[in-house]
Amino acid sequence: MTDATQLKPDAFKVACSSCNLRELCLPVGLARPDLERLDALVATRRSVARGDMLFRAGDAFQSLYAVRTGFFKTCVSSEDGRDQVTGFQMAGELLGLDGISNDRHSCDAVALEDSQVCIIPYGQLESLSREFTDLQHQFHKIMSREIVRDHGVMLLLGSMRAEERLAAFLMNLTQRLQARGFSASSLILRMTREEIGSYLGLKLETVSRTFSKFQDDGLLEVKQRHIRIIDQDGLQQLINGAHC
Amino acid sequence: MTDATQLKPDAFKVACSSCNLRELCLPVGLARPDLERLDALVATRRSVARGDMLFRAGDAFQSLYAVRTGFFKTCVSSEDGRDQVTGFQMAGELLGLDGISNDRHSCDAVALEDSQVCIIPYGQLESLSREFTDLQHQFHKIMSREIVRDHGVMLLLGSMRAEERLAAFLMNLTQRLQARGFSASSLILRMTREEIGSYLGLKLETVSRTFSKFQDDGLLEVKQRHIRIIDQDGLQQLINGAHC
DNA sequence: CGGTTTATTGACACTGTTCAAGTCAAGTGG
DNA sequence: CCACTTGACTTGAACAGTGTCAATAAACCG
Repeated sequence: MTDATQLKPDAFKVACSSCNLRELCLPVGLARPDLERLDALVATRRSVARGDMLFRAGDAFQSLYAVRTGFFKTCVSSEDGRDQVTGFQMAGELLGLDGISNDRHSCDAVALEDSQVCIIPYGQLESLSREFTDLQHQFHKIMSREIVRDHGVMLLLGSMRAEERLAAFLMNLTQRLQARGFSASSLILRMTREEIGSYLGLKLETVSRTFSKFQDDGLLEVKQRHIRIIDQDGLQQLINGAHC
Repeated sequence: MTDATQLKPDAFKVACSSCNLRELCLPVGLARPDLERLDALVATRRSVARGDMLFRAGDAFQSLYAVRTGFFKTCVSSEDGRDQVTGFQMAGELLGLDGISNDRHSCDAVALEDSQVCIIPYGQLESLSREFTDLQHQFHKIMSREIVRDHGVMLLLGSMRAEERLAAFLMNLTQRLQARGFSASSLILRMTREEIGSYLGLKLETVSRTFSKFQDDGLLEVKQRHIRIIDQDGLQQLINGAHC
């Protein structure tokens, strides 16, 4: 099993302190001196081509990764080959937190388009967060936020119907895209129907049918992976108990 | 909204260093000096009567809690009143990690039997983990483990059928009970069929029926909340793709 | 005890899955 | 440039698994 961390790290350096994602990423809220120390830590980027894996379940854990550009999915699989997409990650979001528990990654991270990540060596992050309270606290918040997010997905998987799931998924995506300066009403899906279905606990046919239904109901315009949201309130109502 | 943390903390002190749960709880793997500093941090216990809440969504976050005796559930709920049990916690397990992200708890923690928890003031835990590498690392592992656990639940909710879910649930419970010195084959459920159902994304009737089916198939003996596992391998096979 | 909660079971409805066929978009190679 | 291939998507019809509703039984608690 190859250690993905070592593969072709890009030579050039990057600085958190001048990164346009710093308000969405690990450095949120850090003051100047902390930020400059972080620059030293997050020294290299790595490119991951569409379809390639950043890491896979079983790989030794050494680093966290911050998505700089592109789009990822993470998936876990059980022994009998079932697998489940556990999340989609976009710019500014962290990958690899699962690896801390066992010193091995427990899921695969796959690039859904050509992407770049910043490599955050975990040991160094621990050291630095012993020095800087704010960094420590921020890191803990990010882990906690991931737990809270996961609980939200459990709620979705455990108690929502297909339409509600897809509506919640779309609202979540657009909200995150909007925070990154993209349109609130128009988006291009980076993942297939099957990947959406896996994330939402549905079959790809059900995802496809539900997209079609949303289109018929005048909520969306769907052209393959191009989605235009026509009735945002309508979608929101779907999530909030407008059952039937 | 009351701050649950302040309610009736028990007067007597406890010491992690002499706690019989220390190999399952936050102190795992800590050396003597660290352990003694932890004693100072985890100064008080609190009793929570069956049915009472340790904290609820929206409460200010100040402390983590380690279950000392008893049994808890955590649940999140959406605006429209749907709710989802996100986990069951037994002795040695930590509660409250969700609160770090926002300085507010995002779920309710309810005692399913009369319980005691150790109060771990979060600010002090952060301070101490800046001093002690091992404590810091252990804490990160616990958070990461929670993330990995949540991913496992997503897999269950997203891709397993009722029987598989219940089998997986029972195997997980017995494994954790066994690690605490209880029988591997006989257990008493602390939660209702409805709570199990909420956790597993099933209705209580389906849980009940599935228990009955397991009994008919000779896998279990079920008498209300008393479960005796007759065919552990059979249950395991159910989880690992013995579909149909 | 007696009322309340919890659990079991049956009949039936419904949501989502399965299987299969067909469409669409984007290559690929002759 | 067109025929062909391939992967992703859509749609229909039959079906299976759960959910819903309701009636009953058993256990629990004050």
